[in-house]
Amino acid sequence: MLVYAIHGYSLKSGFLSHESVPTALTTVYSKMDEMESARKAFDECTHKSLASWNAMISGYTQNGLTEDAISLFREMQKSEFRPNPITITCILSACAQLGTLSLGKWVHGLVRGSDFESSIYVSTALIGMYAKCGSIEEARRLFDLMPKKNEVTWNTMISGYGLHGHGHEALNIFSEMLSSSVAPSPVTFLCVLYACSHAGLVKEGNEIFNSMIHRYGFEPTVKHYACMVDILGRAGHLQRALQFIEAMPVEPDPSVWQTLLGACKIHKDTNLARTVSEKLFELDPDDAADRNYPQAATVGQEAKKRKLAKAPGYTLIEIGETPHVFTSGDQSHPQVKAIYEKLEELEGKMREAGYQPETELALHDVEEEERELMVKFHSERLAIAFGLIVTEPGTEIRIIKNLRVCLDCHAVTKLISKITERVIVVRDANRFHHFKDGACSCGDYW
DNA sequence: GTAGGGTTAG
Repeated sequence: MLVYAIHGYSLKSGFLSHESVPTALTTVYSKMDEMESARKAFDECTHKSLASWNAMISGYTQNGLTEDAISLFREMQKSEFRPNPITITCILSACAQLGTLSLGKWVHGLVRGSDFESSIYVSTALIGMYAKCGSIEEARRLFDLMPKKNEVTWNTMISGYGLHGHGHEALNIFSEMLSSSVAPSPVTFLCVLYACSHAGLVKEGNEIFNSMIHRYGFEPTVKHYACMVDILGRAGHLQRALQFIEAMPVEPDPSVWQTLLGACKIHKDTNLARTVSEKLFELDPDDAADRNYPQAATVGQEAKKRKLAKAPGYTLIEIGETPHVFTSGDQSHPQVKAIYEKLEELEGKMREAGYQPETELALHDVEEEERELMVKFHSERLAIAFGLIVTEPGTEIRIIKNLRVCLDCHAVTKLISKITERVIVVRDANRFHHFKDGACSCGDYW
C-alpha cells in the first residue's frame, strides 16, 4: 500500500515532525480501518495540534469505536487544547451512535449558549444526536430553530423520523424540503425510502422512487433498490419484492437478497426463505454460512463455527446517568439473582396469558429446549428486568441494543409492557420500538 | 486557488 511507503518516506525525511503530516496519516489509516496505526501516528506526533486530536477522535467515531472517541475526548479536555466546533461535531456523532441521552445532553451542555451552536455542523449533529438517543421532539425543536439548513440537516431530520417509525412526519419534512432552496440528493431519497419502509408506506415509497428517477433524474443505486425491496417485503408483498429484484437493471448484491430474507423471516415464508438463502449462498458462500441459514445443510458445521465470530450482542440501560451493560445470559451483574427471578416471574405471567416462545426461523440445527433457553436470556430481557426492578412503577424504560431485536424478544417485550403497565422504548441496530400496552409502535413492521 | 480535523444513508 502506498500509504506505508509514504509513511516510511516521511519518517526518513523527517516530515513526521511537520505540523500536518502525522495528522494526515492518522486520517488515512482511520479511513483504511487500521486504527492501531492511526493511534500510533497520533501518539508519536510530537507537535500535536487541535487538528491532530480532531483527526483521531473523528477516526474513532467513523469506525464505530464510540467509547474510544469519548475517552479520547475526555483526555483532550485535560490537555492544553480546547474543543472547537469540529471536535463537538465528531463527539456528538459518537454520542448518537452510542445512544445514551445523558451523555449527549452533557455535550450539548458544553456548547449551549456558545457561538458553536450557530455552526450548521454542530446543530445538525445535535439533531442527529437527539433523534438517535430517543428524543425526536427535541430534535425537531432544534431543527425548527435553525435559521439556515443544509441538505444534511434535512436528511438528518427525515431519517430521525424514519428511525422512530414516523413516516408521515418524514414525508412532511421531505415536502417542506422540496419547497425550500435546498435540493434533495440521492441520499435524501434513501432517507425518505427508509422512513417509508419502517412505517409501511408502500404506495408513497413507490411514488417517491419513481419521482426520484423521472422528476429528479437520479439513477437509483443498489441501495435504493434494497430500500424498495425492504418497503415491499416488510409490508408482506414478498412476491412483488422478488419480482422487483428480478427486474432490477443493476445486479442485485447480497444486501438486496439479505433484505428480502429479513422480510421472509418477519412474514414466516419458509419456502421463499430457502430460495433466497440458496441465492445468497451462490453469491457469497462465506457470508451465507455466517447468517446460519441452515437449509444449506452442507454448511451447517461451518455455520456453527462462524457463529462464534459474530459481534456479541449487548444491551445498555441508563439508570440516572449510570450505564449498565448486559450480554446474553449475563451472570456478572451484582443484582443477577433478582434479575433472573424477575424474568421467571414475568414468564409465568406470560405463559398464563398464552405465550409460547417463538424461536428463530434461523436456528434449525439447535434442539428446541436449547433454543428456548437461548432467547430466554437475551441481553435485552436482562436489561428490561433490571429496569423493572430498580425504577419506580410507571416509569418509562429505555434500552439500547447493538443488534436487531429478535422476533421472540419483540413479542415478549410487547407482553411485558402490558403486564407491567410500562412504556418500554428499545433502540435496536435499526430503529426505535415504543412498546406500550401490548403493542409496538413499529406495527410489527420492524 | 494557501496544508492537517466535521454533520446524513449503509
